Amino acid sequence: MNSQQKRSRPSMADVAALANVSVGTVSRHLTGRGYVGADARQRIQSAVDELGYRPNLVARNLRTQTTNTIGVLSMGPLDFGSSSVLSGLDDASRQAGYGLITAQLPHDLDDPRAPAEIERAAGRLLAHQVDGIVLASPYPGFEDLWDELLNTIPFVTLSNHPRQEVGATYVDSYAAGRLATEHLVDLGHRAILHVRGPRNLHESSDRERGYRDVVDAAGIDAQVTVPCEDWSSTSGYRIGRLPIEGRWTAAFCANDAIALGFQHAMYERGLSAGRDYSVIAIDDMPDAAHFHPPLTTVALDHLELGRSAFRMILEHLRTGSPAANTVIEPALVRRESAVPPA
Amino acid sequence: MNSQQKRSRPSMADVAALANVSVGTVSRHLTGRGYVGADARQRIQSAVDELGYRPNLVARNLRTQTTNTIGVLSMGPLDFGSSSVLSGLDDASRQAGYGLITAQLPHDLDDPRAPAEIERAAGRLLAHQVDGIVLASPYPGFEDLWDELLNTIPFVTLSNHPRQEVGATYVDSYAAGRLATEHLVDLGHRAILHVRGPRNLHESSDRERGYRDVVDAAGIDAQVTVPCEDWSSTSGYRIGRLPIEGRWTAAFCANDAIALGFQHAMYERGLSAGRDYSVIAIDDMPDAAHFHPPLTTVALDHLELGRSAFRMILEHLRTGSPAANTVIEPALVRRESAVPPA
DNA sequence: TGCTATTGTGTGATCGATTACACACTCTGT
DNA sequence: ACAGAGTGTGTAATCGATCACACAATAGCA
Repeated sequence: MNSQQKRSRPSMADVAALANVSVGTVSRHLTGRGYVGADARQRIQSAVDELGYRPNLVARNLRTQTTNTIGVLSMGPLDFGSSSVLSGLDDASRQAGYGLITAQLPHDLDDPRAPAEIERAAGRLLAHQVDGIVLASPYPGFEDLWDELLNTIPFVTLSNHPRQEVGATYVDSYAAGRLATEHLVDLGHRAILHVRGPRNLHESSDRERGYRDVVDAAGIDAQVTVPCEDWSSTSGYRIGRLPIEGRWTAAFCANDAIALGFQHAMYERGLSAGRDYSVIAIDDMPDAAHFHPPLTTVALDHLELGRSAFRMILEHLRTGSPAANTVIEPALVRRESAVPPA
Repeated sequence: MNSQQKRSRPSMADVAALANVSVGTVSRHLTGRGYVGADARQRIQSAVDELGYRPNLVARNLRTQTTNTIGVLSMGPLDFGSSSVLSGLDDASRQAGYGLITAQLPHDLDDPRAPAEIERAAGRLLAHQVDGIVLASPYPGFEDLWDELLNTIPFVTLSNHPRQEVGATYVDSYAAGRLATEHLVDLGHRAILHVRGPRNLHESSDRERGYRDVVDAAGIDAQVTVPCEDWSSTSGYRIGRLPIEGRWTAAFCANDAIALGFQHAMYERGLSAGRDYSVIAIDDMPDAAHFHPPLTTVALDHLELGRSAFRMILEHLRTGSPAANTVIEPALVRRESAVPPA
């Protein structure tokens, strides 16, 4: 009978008994809905303090049919971008009183089992009755999921190629590609290599498209490497080791990490960025300011991306209809790796 | 009455109605506990498929008094180490059928409101009825939390100064400090600077202790900088900009990022690592292999740390008593930043 | 003096699952 | 033919909250 004996956590019934009121009254006091007398308040509060009572959210969630929780799908292990997005989501959600339940997906882009895996992970989030889902990593093959989810619960993707006019927040990768390339052109470069990001990803192709448009407009021949395997510095290094045909004086790398690896490979060939050639990239991770040389890059505000995603979920929850897409603008950060050609 | 009308998700009652059995039978089929006839199984399964039924974990959790969920507290925004730990946790937990609910704490180490903040976050996890909690970032002042939690639910800290023989998993920072310093001594260095990590953190002081012990044994004077503000490259850069008294031929930096920033500052003074002086650090983040020069460092397996933490929680859950501490050994990774003195 | 509003409290249905229990039926083996 | 084991299924209590509803008591006001 006495739940104290079982050393389980005290329930509202225990508080009610101690304060000599009914559970209904305790609930009204705790939720702030309905009338509760001053003396009852008093007694309930001290009972709560004495027992160290904490409301059981599982029970509350069952009754209220809402969990104040949102689910996040990202690819793991987390790289700089994904973990920043997660931090932004956590920040915004915690302040709004929401919790985050996360699931990381293996990111073998080519693994045929991947779609099933993502489906399973999403299913688990749904089973947990999350109030909304954020797909934090753009993922080829998530499209099927999209339609099913869109009509079920608030859903936001960070893909920059949303299939509808709603439910996405992303940085303008095309603009970022343009920004980077334009900077090199402005510096006077006429032979610009693009070290391309992973294939199948809209982010990569948008960046490339930005590059191509600028380069075409300037009457320069486009030179694009084979796609990197992933966004890592090791991928950039591998590309740098490959024979590169044609001459070039500047390289636009798909992101900072790739640029780092690419520069490493170039050093092995005796070429120093910021002296023998120029490099520009995209991301502006914290370390980029201390690369050798400090990396000129296009900053993407991943934290804001996460916050924005949460805000959209919240708006959907409050208004009942999906929030309009939010596009985040990239910004050029001039440092020392991009200089005029020799 | 008909919950289909409300377009809410189908419940077990809907499945039972469609399959023409009672909810008890549906439950038995789904949980695999108890007898269910072959034809009933058949009908239930097709009802499940037809309705797209998913069990409501909130209801299940309330009834079973277990959520198959663990809470993770880390400091945000996530740096390389923390996000790797999180990935390790996610990996291990997802495979075991557990979910992760995360909360990131602001890491102003000196902010007096910090302990209250961590308390609130932990309280929220408790309210969510998580089955266990992992404190993924060592945090000065979490000690008070410790005692309360230890006796409440399975709790694992990643602190390398556990207060007990149980409930902690961590890398041996002292050994890492020794490993790094020994390598420099072995290379022939006799004047070694230690760029110290953030104060108040056991990890920092353990690394320093490892350094001091090795240096003392070799009859070398210890030279230690003021502590960095945090683990970032910018901190390392700031230290590097400070006037450094005394001569030294090699620097042991508290982690990779700090080393990167420190080298940046040294370049500004015309000094190149791997040529004019040596650098060694701790972490082995993926980019370190592509620093200029590739960084010699002591690898810490953060992913394994996360997995280990989850395993300990699981063991506690299964056996009913806390798992013994797990220590992870660091490993030297030789690259090009540490060379014999000129 | 009544009559309505406001305030305060208890009761019981409910959310969607799990599971103990009761009951029925089918086989065995004696 | 009957006891007992093994199957298969329905009923109802339960987990811990929220909240609609009923009902008192008090206050204000004609």
